[in-house]
Amino acid sequence: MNLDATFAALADPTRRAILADLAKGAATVGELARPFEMSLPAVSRHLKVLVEASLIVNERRGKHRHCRLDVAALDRASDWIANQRRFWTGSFDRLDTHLKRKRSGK
Amino acid sequence: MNLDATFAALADPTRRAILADLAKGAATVGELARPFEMSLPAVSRHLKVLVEASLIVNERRGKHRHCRLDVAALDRASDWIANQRRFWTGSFDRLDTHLKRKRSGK
DNA sequence: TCTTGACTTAACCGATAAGTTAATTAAAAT
DNA sequence: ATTTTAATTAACTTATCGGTTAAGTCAAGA
Repeated sequence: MNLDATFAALADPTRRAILADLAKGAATVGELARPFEMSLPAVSRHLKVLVEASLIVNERRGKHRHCRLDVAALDRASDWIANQRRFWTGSFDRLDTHLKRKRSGK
Repeated sequence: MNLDATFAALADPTRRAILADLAKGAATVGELARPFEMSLPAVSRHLKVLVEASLIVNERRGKHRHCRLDVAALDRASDWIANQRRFWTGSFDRLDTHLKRKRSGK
């Protein structure tokens, strides 16, 4: 829902790895947890963070729980960056004129 | 340098606002701090986080310190997202076939 | 040289994060 | 009905985060 949660979720390498695995086709919590050298509860909580950031959805299918990616949140993060990116280059010029103005004492 | 620090830096709304202000032309620490309802040391530390994430550089110019944006780190973050994005849509199909295979008992 | 201005660093505090093991839930299989 | 499997929730520990105020640095100006 909000960028804070999305970027915070992406800040953890385990969670980014989980997203990458999920994109490659892993599906259940157990499958996602296997590659990692940490307890299942730990992975489960990482998944919860990803769910709360709306980066994935997690639904029960019988005994297992299947996760799938949700692009919307990632797109919002991407949009913020792209939008910033548009202005960043221009800001150098502005910094430059800002400094010139200061130096000329105006 | 690394994505962890970059995404973590972007996860805080104050820091994203600082970056936006910086893109609009603000330059010194004092100028950047003014809009915020928090102490100067607090802003100073946010700036330090941004510096350590290589999102900005902060250099002394006489009595003041001038900040400027550095696009490289933002680009790396953007690249990671773009790269993920490419695979995410395809993963739905894989989830689908994964489920089909499970259902058919193979 | 002494002071002022612009920050940064230090010391501290409460809240949040990320991991652990143990207990619990819930569906499947026996 | 009981057990097994799959995963979450609880309880706890340790570390990091984000803010505060107070003290320190360091260049510029009087």
